[in-house]
Amino acid sequence: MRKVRWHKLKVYNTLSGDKQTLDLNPEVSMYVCGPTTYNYIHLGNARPLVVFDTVRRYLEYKGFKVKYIQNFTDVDDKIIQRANELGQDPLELSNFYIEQYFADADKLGIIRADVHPRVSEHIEDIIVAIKTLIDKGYAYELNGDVYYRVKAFAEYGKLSGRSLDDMLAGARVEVDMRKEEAADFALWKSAKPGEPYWESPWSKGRPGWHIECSVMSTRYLGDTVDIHGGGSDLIFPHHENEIAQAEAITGKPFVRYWMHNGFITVNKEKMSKSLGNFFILRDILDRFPADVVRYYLVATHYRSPLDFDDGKLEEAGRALNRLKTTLILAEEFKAGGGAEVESAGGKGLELEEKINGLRKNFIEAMDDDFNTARAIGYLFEMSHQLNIFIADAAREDKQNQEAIRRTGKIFYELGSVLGIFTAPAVDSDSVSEKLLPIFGQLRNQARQEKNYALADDLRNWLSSQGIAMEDQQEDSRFRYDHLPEPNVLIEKLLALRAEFKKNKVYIQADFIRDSLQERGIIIEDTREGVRFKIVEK
RNA sequence: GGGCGGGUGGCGAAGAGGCUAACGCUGUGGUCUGCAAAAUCACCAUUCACCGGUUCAAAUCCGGUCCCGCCCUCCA
Repeated sequence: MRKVRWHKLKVYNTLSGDKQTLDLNPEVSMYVCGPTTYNYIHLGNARPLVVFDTVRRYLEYKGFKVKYIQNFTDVDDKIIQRANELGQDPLELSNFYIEQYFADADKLGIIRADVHPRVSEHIEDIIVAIKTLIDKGYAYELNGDVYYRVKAFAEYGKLSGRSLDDMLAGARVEVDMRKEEAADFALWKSAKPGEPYWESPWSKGRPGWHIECSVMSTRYLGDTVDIHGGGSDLIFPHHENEIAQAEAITGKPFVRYWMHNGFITVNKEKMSKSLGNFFILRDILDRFPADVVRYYLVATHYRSPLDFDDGKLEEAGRALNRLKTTLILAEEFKAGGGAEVESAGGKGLELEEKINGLRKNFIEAMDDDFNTARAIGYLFEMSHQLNIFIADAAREDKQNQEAIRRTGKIFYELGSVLGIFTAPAVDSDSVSEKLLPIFGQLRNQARQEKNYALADDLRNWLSSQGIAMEDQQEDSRFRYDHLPEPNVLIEKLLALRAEFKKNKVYIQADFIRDSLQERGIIIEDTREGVRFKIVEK
């Protein structure tokens, strides 16, 4: 296989404790620890999803082919406990939350992994791995349980940077005295009555937590994986144990680059299930657009802590809006004119040069340990340059349009690498969306007639519905995250029509009626009042 | 106690020996607008927790002090 060296791409490797130049083949393997599925995921769980999705997108942008694996822990004490409380089957419960997980992850624009392996589907592989560990002297059985013999693995502690002695000395856990060493951890646990189990040479039981990732990672990605990611709280013991297991079995390095993201905090305290200070992602997504949440997560470097509160998301929304406005402005600038010119000229060339320079900066930032925070800074500078050009340049000029087409594309692509331009557009076929131009035309008529009371009323009312109306030369631009139900808009239009009729402004009244009719909304004047129905078109 | 990371303007956040300390939010004033919004222009840290030191040069390196978070237990 061709060996490509990317001298520039650096990553902070937890294992070495410093930034290293990534030395990767054209095909990169990534394994990211996924959730234990006994609940909806919270915002803290969402950070690694977005972080490593962004790493993946960037590697792909650079031309690597990424094989991406993310597991689900669907066999676990917590799941069993929760299932018992609810009187449900543990695997069914887990299955439900896996589906919910995908719904959330999709909203955030997380690209699906090539494989999402589950523990329950790899019990056989796990049993084989445990057998091997016992055979090699790295594990021992104890009344149906199997433990990993930490002392047998000389390099134990190399990831988390601690020595076995320290751990034994400072152990705060209740120690099972049967174990050879306090630090030995379970590979196989025998089932208590009522617990789900699988047959094994040692007992009816289930795997310990750590073995699954060692097994599934090597199963899908080979003995050595390029990048293994997860939250920093997994460094010890989870990832430390993964190394001990996998390397004891294969005799090869398990992972080349370990990446760990920092935590989301609330009032500077780690957001965690045990502290109870967590926010369910779904609840947040009900209140804020998904692209805003993603922007918020990616606007800070992945290893830094990130504090959460609503104000931070509101700020993220305003900031992202600035970027998205440029997208809109560029689209409007190009509108009408086809790109029939080969090159941009004059000022357009200058713009291209600036944008290309900023693109280079963006790439340098991302090459330096995926510094999305700095990269976003360059995105804002691009946005600024584009806005200036759009404000000054003649939009009939084909060369100018070509310049915007090219530079706008770069801007859009880079934003997409971060995943912040990927929010699904509001359904453009929706009835509500089709109704908006009627408001636009009414407002413009009013403005032309200098009927500012009406013009302002229209804008204010829409604003109260969460729709911003921004005037341009001839028409108005609408901006919104959600649209109200069609009925709400229709009622408003009918109220306006009634007002027009009262004032005997029949042209306007009829304009509303006709416009609605064109969109498949029939209105009927009856003695009791106005009725309307929406007919499918 | 051991290990890791951090303290930068009103807020958030980059920068890790040498350009005016990015960028965003907020705020102020101007342009544009019927008024707005959006856009745009200008302004907003002589200073980077504190004290010493190295250096021609330090927010960035070294030593010390004070704070804060995280891991060492299930956790992303």
